[in-house]
Amino acid sequence: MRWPRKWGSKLSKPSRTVVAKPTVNDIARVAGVSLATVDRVLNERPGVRSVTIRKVQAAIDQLGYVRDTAAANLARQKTYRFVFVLPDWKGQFLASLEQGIAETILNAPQNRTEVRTIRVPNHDHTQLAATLGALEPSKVDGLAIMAKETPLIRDAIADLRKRGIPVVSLVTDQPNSDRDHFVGIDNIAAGRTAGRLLGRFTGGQRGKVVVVITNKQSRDMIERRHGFDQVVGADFPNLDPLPSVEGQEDPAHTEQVTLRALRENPDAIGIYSVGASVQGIARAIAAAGLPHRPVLVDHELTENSAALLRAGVVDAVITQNTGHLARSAMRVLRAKCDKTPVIESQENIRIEIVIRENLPSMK
Amino acid sequence: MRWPRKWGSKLSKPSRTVVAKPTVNDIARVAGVSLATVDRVLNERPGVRSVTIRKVQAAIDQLGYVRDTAAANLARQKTYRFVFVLPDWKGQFLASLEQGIAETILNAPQNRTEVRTIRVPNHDHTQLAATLGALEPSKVDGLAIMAKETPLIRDAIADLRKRGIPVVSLVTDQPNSDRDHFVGIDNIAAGRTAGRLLGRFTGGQRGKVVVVITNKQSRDMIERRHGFDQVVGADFPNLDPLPSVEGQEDPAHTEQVTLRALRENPDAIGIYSVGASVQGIARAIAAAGLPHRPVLVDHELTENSAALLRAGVVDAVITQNTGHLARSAMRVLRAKCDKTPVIESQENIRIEIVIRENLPSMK
DNA sequence: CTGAAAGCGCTTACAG
DNA sequence: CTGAAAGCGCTTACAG
Repeated sequence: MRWPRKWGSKLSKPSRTVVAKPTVNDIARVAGVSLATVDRVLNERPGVRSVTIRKVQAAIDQLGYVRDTAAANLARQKTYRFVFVLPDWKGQFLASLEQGIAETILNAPQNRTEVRTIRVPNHDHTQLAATLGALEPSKVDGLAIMAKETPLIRDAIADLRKRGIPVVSLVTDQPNSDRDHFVGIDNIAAGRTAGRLLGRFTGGQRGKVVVVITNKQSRDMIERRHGFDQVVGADFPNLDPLPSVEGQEDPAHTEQVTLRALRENPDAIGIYSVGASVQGIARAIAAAGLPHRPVLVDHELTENSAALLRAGVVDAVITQNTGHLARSAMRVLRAKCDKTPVIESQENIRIEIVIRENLPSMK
Repeated sequence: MRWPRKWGSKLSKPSRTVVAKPTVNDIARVAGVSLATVDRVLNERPGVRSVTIRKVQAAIDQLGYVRDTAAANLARQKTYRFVFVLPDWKGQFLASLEQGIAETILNAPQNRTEVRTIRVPNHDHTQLAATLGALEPSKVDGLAIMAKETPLIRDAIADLRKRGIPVVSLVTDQPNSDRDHFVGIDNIAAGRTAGRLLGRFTGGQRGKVVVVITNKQSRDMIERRHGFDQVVGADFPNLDPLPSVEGQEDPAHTEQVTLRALRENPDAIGIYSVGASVQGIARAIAAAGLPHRPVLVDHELTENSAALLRAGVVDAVITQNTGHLARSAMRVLRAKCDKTPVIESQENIRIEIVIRENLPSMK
């Protein structure tokens, strides 16, 4: 039985000297320099003559060297110190995200990553900007931020990047900032998915659809509603989606506005919860005493939405895996720190559809 | 800003001496032995007096030591050599799985894992058993196998395990063998998911459902069909699922049997493809000239099924991520080699639902 | 601008 | 049954 060479056909060019697995020592030997110099070139450290750099580069290319990150980190005794800034909402989605972050650390200590999670009131741009401003490059190696898009935050992110701290936006994007990466789903596509499911599940009936949203400013919310309207407008003329009512991250308030909407539209056949408290909506449905159970499509799988799926109150949940979000954010930040390429296909967060039958057994 | 101690409240007991991050050197010092002895105890190597073992164990517990696997692997110069045995079908699912395996290796060379994939005719139990029998413990560190469940294979797996090679079953389980782990989805739940979607998508109409299966012996197929019948039987009395017709892993044959089924049941309102060639089914639908387009639910997202989703021929695809399957199999095998615990929550392969709107942008 | 040596946390022969 | 020393692939002060 023959084992594949690590550096097989895909990587080797005809002229390449193939060593089983070239190391820094091989480079040093071939280039005729010391280990320290190889290291300087490898890590783009200053103070090397360009002739020397070229010699080392040539050796690297010739040997097809690939750095052993694990060994590098071991030697460097480097621990990546990341800060995650999240809204201070009390919902289960954020709790799950925070847990995902904690578990990532616990499960993979060999990644030498430490994380500090900061919850900041999302409406308070000033405090948020101040929090970001206080991050020191000497103490922080990367930032993941989930926040509304505002000029203040945009500038704070630009400032951080200028100070050399990589930044990824999380869950909701900051496309106009120069964040390094967005870790999250395509929210327009998520809204389209919700639209299609609600359209199919209502089975061609004619009727109104109540739309409950957290707030009308958050980019992810806007994008989802937009995608939803695209699909319903194009393919389900029988459905009449109403203007969004705002639940404001508060179950009681969500219940209240949903109940009012249902009372005003007792013939509603569907409810689209764009990101609101599904508990509040469920209570409103119970209180409204509708003639028929409306089809309910929600976002973000939590204990609450899972229980309501099982109970048959919620029909489908569009969700993103919080563990994946956490791990992806850390992988991307580590890659940025190491100036290593991000493997896009691996960082593509999926839009998941959950119904009662494919509920994960454990969270 | 204070950074969390790696060994914080969750892990430390009151009596524990907390070192920032204890290493083998700390253990050696506390236990009053040499590094070599610590290593022996850590790796359960023979030739240590039980008193010594106890001393070392005490130090380990006291310090709350967690082994640095990366450093261990570096020192060990260990590469894990795994064999993946797959059926020799030509379908895209297996191609994608094979690609997922290859990409896992390319993307994470620091895992020091090498994989050899062997395609074996699935119907030929003897050849399969011979292939497994030829695996030498000195050259193979783990096996992942996707194959029909037969006594011959069961025995071959037991034999491998006896020779010290960890085995995981992949995609379709071998529950009666003593494989270490099953990497794949719950196929009964996958079938239930298909049943629910087909039921909802047909919107309460009365009619027959054509069921096309690869073969009636494969465990994953049997389980899916079973789950499907459970849900349809319980919640969709309007639907009448027909006995399965077998496509035999062959598009042309699948087309033929599906076409026959559709001709015999021109009033069929749905088709459930349990694992058959969706291309063949699509061609049969086109050829049948049905009065209404049937709802079509399929398994395994491939280029073909994605194209048919986009074209509106397929309504939903139930799938499992081949990259996850590959990575999970390798993580589990590595854990078994290292006698390290498997993190169950991370290895739980999700049953994914894909419709046109949440199709991944790239495969 | 460059190099020799020590060390990261762990394992492996080799002695004893 | 136990230990001293070298080494895995890389980085880091410290000299020069």
